[in-house]
Order: sequence, then C-alpha cells, then structure tokens
Amino acid sequence: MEQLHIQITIDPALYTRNPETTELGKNIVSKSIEMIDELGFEKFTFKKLGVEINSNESSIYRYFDSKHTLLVYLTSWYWSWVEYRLVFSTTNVSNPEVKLESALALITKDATQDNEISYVNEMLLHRIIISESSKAYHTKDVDKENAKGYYKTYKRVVQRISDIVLEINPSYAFPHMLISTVIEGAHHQRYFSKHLPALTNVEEGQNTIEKFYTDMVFKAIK
Amino acid sequence: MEQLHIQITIDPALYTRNPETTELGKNIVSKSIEMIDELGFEKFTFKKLGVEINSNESSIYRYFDSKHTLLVYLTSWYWSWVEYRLVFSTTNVSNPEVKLESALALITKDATQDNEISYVNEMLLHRIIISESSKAYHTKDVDKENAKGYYKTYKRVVQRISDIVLEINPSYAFPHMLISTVIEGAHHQRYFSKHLPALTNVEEGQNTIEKFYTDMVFKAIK
DNA sequence: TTATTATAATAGTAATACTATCATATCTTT
DNA sequence: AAAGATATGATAGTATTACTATTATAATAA
Repeated sequence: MEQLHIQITIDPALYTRNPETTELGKNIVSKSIEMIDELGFEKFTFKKLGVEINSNESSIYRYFDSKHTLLVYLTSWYWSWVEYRLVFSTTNVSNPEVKLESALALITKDATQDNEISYVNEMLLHRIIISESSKAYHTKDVDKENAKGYYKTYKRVVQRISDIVLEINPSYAFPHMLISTVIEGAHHQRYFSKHLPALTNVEEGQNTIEKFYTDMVFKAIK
Repeated sequence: MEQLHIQITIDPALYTRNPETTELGKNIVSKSIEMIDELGFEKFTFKKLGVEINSNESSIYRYFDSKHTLLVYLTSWYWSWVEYRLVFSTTNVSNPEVKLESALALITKDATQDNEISYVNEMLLHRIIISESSKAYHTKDVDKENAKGYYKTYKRVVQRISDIVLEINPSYAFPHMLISTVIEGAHHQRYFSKHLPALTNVEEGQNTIEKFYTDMVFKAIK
C-alpha cells in the first residue's frame, strides 16, 4: 500500500476535543490502543493512561468524556480505515465477483503490519476490535448512541459490501445479514482460535478463516 | 414440551454454594436474570440484587464469588438447557438432514415462553445471552477460565451439532466454524434487528433469522 | 503586553466489587 | 430438650473506579 495521506475523519460526536489536532491527543489515542490491548478494556483506566503518557487524568477527560466513548472512537477509526482500504481496492474493478473477493479478504484476513504511517498501530487496533469492540454496542444506551451516529462507519462498511453482493445477485434477500455475519464471525473465529479452539477449525498459516467465509458467501448468494 | 424434570447440572467450579439447593440460591438466580435483563450487566450489582430479594450482599457472595462467575453460571445454564432440548429433539430421528434442521431451528429461533417449570425464566435468559453473554468470555482471564471448564457446555452444544453436519457430509472441513458462526450470528442478528437494523434484513414475524441460517448452512456443506 | 487557551495538579464524590467480623436464627444430632 | 453446627443477616471497612470541580501554571495568539 502506498504512502497516501489517509484521511480518516471521525464524527465530532465522539470526542470533546479532536485528538488528531494535538500531540497530547495523539498520545492518548496511541497509548490507549496499546494499553487496552495489554490490559483489556475493563482494567484499562484513564488514570493509568495518564501515568503512561506523563499527563493527567483530567487532561484526558478534555478529549474524551468517558472510557466508553474512547472505545467507540477507536472502533469508528478502525471502520473508517477499513472503508478507506475497501474503496481503494475496489474502485476501477469492474468484475463484481473480484470486488467481493477482495472485500471479503479485507474483513477476514489477519492484519499484517502495513502502513505504520500514523500514530495508530493498526495491528493492535485490529486485535482490540476482535476482543473488545462488541462491548462498544452491547450497552443499555445503544439506541441513544446509535441515534447520535456512533456506529455510522461500521454501518457504511456493511452497506458498501452489501451493494457488491447485490451487483452479483440483485435478488438476494439478505445481503446485510450475510455481511455482518461474516464480519462478526471472522472476529469470533480469530478469537476462538486463540482462546477457545474447540469452537473453530482454524489451522495456523492456512488462511482458514478467509477461505471458509469466502466459500460460504459465494455459495450463499448463488 | 412435556413436564419432564429437567436435569440441568452445572459445574461446581461455577459456584461456591450450589444455588439450586436452597430458596435463597434460587432467588438469587431467578432475580439476577430479571435484573440483568432490565439494567444490563454493567449496572447490575449484588447490592441491588440483595435489596430486591430482601437479602444481603454478603449472603449472595456465599453462592457466587463474583458478578462475573454468576454471568458464566447463567450462560452455562442456558447451554445445558439448549443441549437438553437438542438431545430431546434429535434422538430417534434417523435422517441427519432432519436432525440438522431441528438443531438449527433450536439455535436460531426466537424464544417462546415454554416450560416455565423452574425458577429460571428462559425467555429472559435468552435475551441476556443475546446481549450480554459475549462478555462472559471476552475477558483477560479466558484461558484460565477455559482451563477450569467454564465454557464446557457451550462447546458441547457446538460439538453435537457439528457431528450432525459430519453425518451429512463427512468431508466437510469446517463444521465447528460453521456452527459457532450460526450461533453467534443468530444472537447478533437478533440484537441488530432491535438496535442496529441497518446491519440486518430481519423482517418481523417472518422467521428471517432461521431461514437465512438454514439456507446458508445447507448450501455451505454441499 | 495582555488575553486566551491548554495542560497539570490536587482534591473530592458516589459507587463498585469486594472482604471481614459478629450476631442471630434455624436446623441437626444426640 | 440441650448442644453444636450451619446459614443468613447486618454492619463496617477497603481499594479502586469513573468521574467533576477548582486552581495554578505554562504556552500561544492578538
């Protein structure tokens, strides 16, 4: 992937001060990714983060008004990044089957250390998405937060891939179900393969997850 | 379903005193299901539960040593209950396709108010499983807890249905992936249909989830 | 130079997820 | 019926969390 300047724009509803605009803000995002990956979301706190970046709890609160919105911010960042790469790899491809294949690769493949351009370590972020992102919407406030647009970027990715499915088979009735099943499924399978292997059939280094879901999708939409 | 005495046995690792054996224990389980459904897992506390059942926080701790193990206990109860019904509805059925169909119905269908025999409200429990159960294994302690057998009943259900898949197609390579994808997927789709409808294509009263996954599975294993 | 803004430091609050202790009620065994 | 054991209840206490509020200071812009 080339050294393009990735323009990842996050909805201002997700922060009180835009972390992209300052050093402190970028440190918060950057270090929080490392710490959530290491400690897990429950044991991660703004106080601990403050210590790590030599700043103060109260300063972090000026960027994000809760631990929870920070998590939503990170997932939103992730989906924007996926969307960017999705558009990049599917524009100018005319064959919809080929488009779908690369879209599926994008959402099912293991993350490889790519464009380490920014302050965001995308590999760690991907791991957080796998283990923690479901906590972003499994809240009693989902409906309120959804109304505020918290999950827009995720929905947009699902929409885009669903559209490709419909290009292939315009009469397929469940494109959104199918794609969200693949996305969530791929995360689960990757998590299971590491922690609950009895629930999966993943074989190391075999791209099992990608193969399984690609096969499943193309059979389903026939 | 008949008024059989359901024997749901939960691994003693999941409690310090068996809640089935006392009135207080049954009240804890019963009321915690109602309260987790109502408040969500995060806002549910043993103190609040104590008030509701006219007992004391400290007494609840004599049955479960944390909020988290109570959640694992409840999910384990749920999977035992599913397993019971799975065995009940598939034994003496010789055709593996028919068996698989009822197994899939069991894991994808909306819960209906059935055997309200026990102190467990299975409909509410099903709702908790949909919204909260992933928190039971998305912990930094998964591996330790898995080693202690916390997720046994879930794994057993996946194993049983995978075996049916293999009866139909012995060379199918991904039975566990397929079944855990369906189980987790069905939960997600039901949650999405209520809270994030852009991610699904569920239509009310149409059994969309059951139809979608049944179709998907049979096509996949062909 | 002054005014503005960002950050840091400190303190404080209500709630959480427990642990510990002790009293009392109830049930079992002799 | 008395003695012992066990279950429950009541109260207190602890470290931590997820914040809010206030004030001081440093950096930047007008």
